[in-house]
Amino acid sequence: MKKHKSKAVPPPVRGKRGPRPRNSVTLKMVAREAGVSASTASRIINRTVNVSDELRLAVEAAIAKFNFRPNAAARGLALGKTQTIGVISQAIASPFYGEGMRGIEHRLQQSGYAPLFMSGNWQEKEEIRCMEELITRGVDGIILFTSALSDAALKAYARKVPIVVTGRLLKSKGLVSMQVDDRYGALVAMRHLLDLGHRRIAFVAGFENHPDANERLAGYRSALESAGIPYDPKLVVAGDFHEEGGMQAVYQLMDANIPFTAMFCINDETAYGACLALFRKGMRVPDDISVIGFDDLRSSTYRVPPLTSVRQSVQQVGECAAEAILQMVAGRRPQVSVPPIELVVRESTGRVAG
Amino acid sequence: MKKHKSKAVPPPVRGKRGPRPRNSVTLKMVAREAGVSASTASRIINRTVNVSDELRLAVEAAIAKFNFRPNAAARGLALGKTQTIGVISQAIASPFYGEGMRGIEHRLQQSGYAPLFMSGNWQEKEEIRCMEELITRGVDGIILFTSALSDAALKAYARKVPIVVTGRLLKSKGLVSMQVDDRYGALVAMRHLLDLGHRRIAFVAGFENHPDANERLAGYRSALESAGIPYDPKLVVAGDFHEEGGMQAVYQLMDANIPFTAMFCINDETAYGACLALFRKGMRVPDDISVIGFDDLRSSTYRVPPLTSVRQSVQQVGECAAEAILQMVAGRRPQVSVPPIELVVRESTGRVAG
DNA sequence: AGCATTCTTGAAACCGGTTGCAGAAGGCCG
DNA sequence: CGGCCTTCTGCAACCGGTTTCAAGAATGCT
Repeated sequence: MKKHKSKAVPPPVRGKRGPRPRNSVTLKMVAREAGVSASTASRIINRTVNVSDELRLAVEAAIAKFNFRPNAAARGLALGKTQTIGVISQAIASPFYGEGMRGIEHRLQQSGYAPLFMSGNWQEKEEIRCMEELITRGVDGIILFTSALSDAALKAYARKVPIVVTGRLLKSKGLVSMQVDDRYGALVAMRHLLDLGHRRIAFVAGFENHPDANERLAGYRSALESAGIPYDPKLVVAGDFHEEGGMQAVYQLMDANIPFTAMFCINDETAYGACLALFRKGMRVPDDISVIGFDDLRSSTYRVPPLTSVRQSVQQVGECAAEAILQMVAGRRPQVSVPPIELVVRESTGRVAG
Repeated sequence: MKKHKSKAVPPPVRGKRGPRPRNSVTLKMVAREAGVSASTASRIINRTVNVSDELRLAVEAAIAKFNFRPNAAARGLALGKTQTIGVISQAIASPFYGEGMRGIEHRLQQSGYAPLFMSGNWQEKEEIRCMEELITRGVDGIILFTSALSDAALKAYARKVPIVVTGRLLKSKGLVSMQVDDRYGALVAMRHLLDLGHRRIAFVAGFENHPDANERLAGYRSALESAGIPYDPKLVVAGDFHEEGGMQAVYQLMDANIPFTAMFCINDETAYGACLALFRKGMRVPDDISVIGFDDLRSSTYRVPPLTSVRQSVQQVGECAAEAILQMVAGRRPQVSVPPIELVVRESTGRVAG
């Protein structure tokens, strides 16, 4: 198996290229089958220019015959884009983020872009790893469905790739943010409880200094103020955005003998935990204590009793975020909109016990 | 800077290449900065061969200086692999699939492979679309976390890319399947209810002919048989694997005045729905009716009352699936293992009312 | 009919990496 | 001190598409 040799320009030596297992059908094969060049085939596939019907049909037949699908890596390399949107949420198994991802997936489906989901698990370091990974993979845009990164870090990344971030307000080149009106949502929740006659309303917050939590606390306070009820810091206890935090909050309040007739929980998961702890303490919801959540997760419909909640449609937030990033990668300035906030009254809230 | 010239082949015309916005730093730039060729830089990055410390340090410095990250598309094209595992589940927002994906994500994290999640929504057509998309994108392997595809279709795909599928038993080249022992799980659940003295036990099934559902039904029947209790088909009602189905099942049973003291639900979500419907009918769980689920979703811990369930650790199934696909892409034959089945007794089941 | 213009089409450059091959450099031995 | 072996390193082929450029064909116009 001897190869000849040339002086100035050695001719292409088509040696076997190592153990590279290629089996897929390539554009070139399709083109040969259809009797055209690869360029023409490419143009037909992408409708880049007009081509005679005859050739078009020949190529389409060849594509069908071989069941040809262009290699995404090659296309991505040539085009400099991957038709992929990176999506970083905090936990893939969480019902909250699940609904958001579902919204993103749904909106992206019809667009030819595919989502690439990763989870930051509320750790700044992990989130950075995700960002680097996504950028390496050449995603065309990134949605941060809530983020643990600093504003400055976000702005820096936004210079490399279009970014949409939810859960904060931040304006910068190549970056769009979407914030739901947490304060107003909290106001709506509180108004509902106040209308039912509650005066001693506990608030189960999130981690301290979490922006969402602060806004909702502000709404809590302003609602009390409007109703002429003095703010009692003893009624505000920290949580962790999860069931565990809701449970601890109830234990803490009851063990300290702080009286209350209703609880406003920072999110539905916290409310679930609160309900369970109340159950353990022998309190009935809503007869003894009313409980209201925030987010209106799908599962809240099926709690026993079904949970009253402030609805912000996480799924719709996801859809809006996807819509925005699509606008951005298309080079347009996106119209950001957020879904409306509404109160969903179910059976975990009732008139204060007379 | 004169280049040599050849006759037949016209010299490369380095024309401006249209409006292609490239901004990223390339291997070539790094190599030039470090004073080596691109090949050497590549070899250093991939540790393909030994290189003198001097050059290694120079290249590493250049990489750090430019914050260089190799372009994944180019690498994927050259290597013919993408370091990506496609994962198809049925619904990204479902707690069941969420836990599975979490397991997969967790196992893959430490391996250098990234998961690419897509959802089939229980539609064969959508699942095919996902498969095609994943293959186009050149994923190195695919995990089907349950699948609506036929065995034959699966085998066909397995010839193009390594596949791991959960929820069925199927052996073929390039394909590994993982099935949990549904029948045994059902047996465990039933034994628990029987031990508590229940004799009239309803079974809320899934869709008809769903393999999991059939296996669990078989377990249900065999448990009854061992206990010497005749099988009463009126106690078996169809569900849909969701809350809605659980609710309808309860209504159907009670409207038909079929007496029962316990319910075995095909999965936890169904059990949630059943609990709610029982609540609506004024029945208490577990005082009047005991309810047991299957899967032990995380949220079952926080139901009111906390749900007794058969645990198969969906997350661990995900981890095992990920482990298996990693073995396969590495060219090894995987050792498939599935997590053990165990009964988690909580508060939704109790002694039959005397 | 003759010339300008527009359409089609293919050859080859290019995207940014990896890698076979071979030449250069250094080490060891007789 | 020359020959043979290793070890490093660079050139250029390649992965599979897209796109520029230019040539050839077809059409339009006077």
